[in-house]
Amino acid sequence: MSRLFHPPAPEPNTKQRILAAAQHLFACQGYEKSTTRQLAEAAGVAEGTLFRYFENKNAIFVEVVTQGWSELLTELLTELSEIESYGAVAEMMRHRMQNLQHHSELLRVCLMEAQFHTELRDRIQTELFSKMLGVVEAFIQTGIERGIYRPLNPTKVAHVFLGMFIMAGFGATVLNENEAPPTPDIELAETVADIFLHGLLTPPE
Amino acid sequence: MSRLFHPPAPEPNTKQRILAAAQHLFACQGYEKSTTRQLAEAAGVAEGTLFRYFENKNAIFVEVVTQGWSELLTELLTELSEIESYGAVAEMMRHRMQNLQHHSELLRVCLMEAQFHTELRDRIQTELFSKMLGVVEAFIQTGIERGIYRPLNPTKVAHVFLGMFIMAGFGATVLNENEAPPTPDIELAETVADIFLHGLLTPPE
Amino acid sequence: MSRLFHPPAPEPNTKQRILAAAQHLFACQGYEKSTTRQLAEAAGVAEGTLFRYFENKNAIFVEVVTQGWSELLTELLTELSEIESYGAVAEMMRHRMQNLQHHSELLRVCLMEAQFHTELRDRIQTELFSKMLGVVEAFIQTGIERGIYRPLNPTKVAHVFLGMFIMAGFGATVLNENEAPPTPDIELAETVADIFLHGLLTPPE
Amino acid sequence: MSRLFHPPAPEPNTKQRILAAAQHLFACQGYEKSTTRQLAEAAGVAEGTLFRYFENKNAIFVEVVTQGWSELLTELLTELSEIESYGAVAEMMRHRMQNLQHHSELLRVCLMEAQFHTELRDRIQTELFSKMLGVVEAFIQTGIERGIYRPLNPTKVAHVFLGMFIMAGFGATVLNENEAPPTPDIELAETVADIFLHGLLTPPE
DNA sequence: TATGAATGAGGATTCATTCAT
DNA sequence: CATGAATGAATCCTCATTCAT
Repeated sequence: MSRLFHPPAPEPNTKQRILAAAQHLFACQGYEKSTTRQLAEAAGVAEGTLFRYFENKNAIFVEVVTQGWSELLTELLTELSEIESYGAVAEMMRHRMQNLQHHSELLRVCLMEAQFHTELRDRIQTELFSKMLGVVEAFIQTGIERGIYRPLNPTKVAHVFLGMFIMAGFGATVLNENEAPPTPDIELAETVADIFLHGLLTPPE
Repeated sequence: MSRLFHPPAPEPNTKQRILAAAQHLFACQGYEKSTTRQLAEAAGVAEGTLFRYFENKNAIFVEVVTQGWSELLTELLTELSEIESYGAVAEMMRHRMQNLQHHSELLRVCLMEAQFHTELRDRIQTELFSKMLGVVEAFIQTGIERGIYRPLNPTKVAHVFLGMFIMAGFGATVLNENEAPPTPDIELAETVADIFLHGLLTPPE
Repeated sequence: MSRLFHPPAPEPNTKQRILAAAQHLFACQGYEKSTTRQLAEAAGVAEGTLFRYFENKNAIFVEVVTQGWSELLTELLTELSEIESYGAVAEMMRHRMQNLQHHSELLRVCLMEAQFHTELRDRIQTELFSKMLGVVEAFIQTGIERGIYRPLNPTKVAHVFLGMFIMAGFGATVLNENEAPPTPDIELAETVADIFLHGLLTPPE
Repeated sequence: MSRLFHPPAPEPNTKQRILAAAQHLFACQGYEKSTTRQLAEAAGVAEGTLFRYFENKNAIFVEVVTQGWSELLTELLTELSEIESYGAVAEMMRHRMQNLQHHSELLRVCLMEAQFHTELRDRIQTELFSKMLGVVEAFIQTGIERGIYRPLNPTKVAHVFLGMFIMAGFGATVLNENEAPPTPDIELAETVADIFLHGLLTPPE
């Protein structure tokens, strides 16, 4: 009888449900304004249940951000590693930017809220970001050495490269006139990519 | 003569002191985490005094942001209007970016926190931002018509242009390894300007 | 069986305990002077607990008054409906007034504090009071038609009738020399009833 | 020159202006809800000025109430002393009640708010009320002795007599459906007087 | 294990009162 | 003497966290 209702974990994992709800809530309202009550409700659990899976509210945030960045950068890294031509970066950028929409919530949480959680920011820095920068930097460096890219400081270019995504990611939200679901401005993404690539490539003789 | 001493307000204006303290606090800790107690202490006044000058905590925020954007964009506008050569944009950008440091706190507050204050964001949009975009757009448009800039969508380019400042403004904070007062990465600024300009200019035959 | 022990709520219902404490406190100190801290302490709960049961302090007040009037008038109505002789009103009045003591706190709260809570007063008016007046008025009207009562305006007499209870209820408190729990002045009640009835009855030829 | 503007006391006495404003405010909003700011504004003085005339907010209240009761009872006393026939009480009551409207604010303040100011209530009791009761009691007593009034307990009758005014005074406010300026229900007053007198008088053989 | 009632520290805000001018 | 800016204690209320069931 007690088997008829598999009561404890019928849904695809309580913990992930909480994290998903949290990501959404944090993106929409910010960390501080999201109450554990809302969190619990959104995740479909009781308030007390949150604290069975996470030590406290902050721990939820940390996990959202950690998972988020990891996922984000992994994808970027993968795509970067599969690139063939150094001129084809543009294509990849376009592709990437177009589905930034998919990750826009995550970006919001990671970039905006994470600012104020020092210990988290530092971990992200050392564990994920610097590695990422290293990879992009190496990529650029090679492009420069082969004469495809102009001879700029590859470290800085790598920063600009990543910054570009960030900007395109929620620049829309900040600069745009639109409300809630910031439709990814594809043309904007294209323009960013275009300018970036033109600015980077060695002009053909 | 007896006017020379006004002891209760010897400092350059209580209201401005509050706003300055608020800008700093909001930038460092975020709006929600900054308590009115801290605010008062930082401004060197009693907690109750805050509410003689502002209806509530949010009103302080609104004024910080409004003043901030206004100042920021006015400067930009001024500099833009004084530009002569369309190729000299780079120089202006460099100059602008270098003293973004001065405004970095403001940018943080305006871009990050203002997200969650809808009514404020909207006002900023209509009153400041769209005007600004219009000016830049017109500038780019002319550049394009004169064949100096490549034939891109001027609206989007204007977005990228403003986004650039934003990015350079706190990109440092997000991407950098450094702590609180992010020394403005001048070389980064130069690189951004360089890439942008190269990406924009029509290549010389 | 394990149901017999529900330790966190051994007392007869937290909500009712709060309401009882509130009635007492409001009667003794008035609404404004009663702090939520005192309320919580008097009810034997934490301050925060109040707000699990009531949206805010005012909601507590509203419920005290609503329950109070309802109870008060229901009793009155019941007794009135059970009356047989139109001359026996005096007996009922005496009985009623004697246990006004029991309700004196309620009367205090309802009559004094409710003055300033407009929306509440209005609800009481329409939902309870006017009905009540209607019943009494009809009763008086019949008494007049049968020649038992003198031919006065039954509406006004009904007002006087209800006013009598009110007066006797806390008139003591206002006029008396005694302190807090005003012992119900039975003789006063008798006198009020006596005067009222003599004033109302058609004098025997 | 300083004579052209008789600055300090041009209006008919600052202190009385404050008291008048206070009476009105206390009657409308209650003591606790009336802020010193409102008080000052209503009286047309600066907030600090209040404290030149009264030690604190409570002192203002005490003076309003003391003056009020005094005035109220003095009038009543006067009228009572001018009465000729013991049956003419009704006329006096009618007259009195009709201009209760004039004093309704005062009654509200004295009866409702004064409840919670113990030391004030006690002073009123001993200094004014008990004297008043004594006078009325003596009046009734005489009426009884002369066989004009029925042989009831004169103390209690005196209570009822005063209670009647109170009731008629703000009974309107409580029982009536009307809003702000409680028009004095003359017919109600008449009915009260009528019932009271009929209830009191020895029936004619 | 999951619940949700209870908690109480902490937050924004009000307001009587003071005091330098 | 009148002013009103400054004060800070005290208020109502929120919300992360605990714990008995």
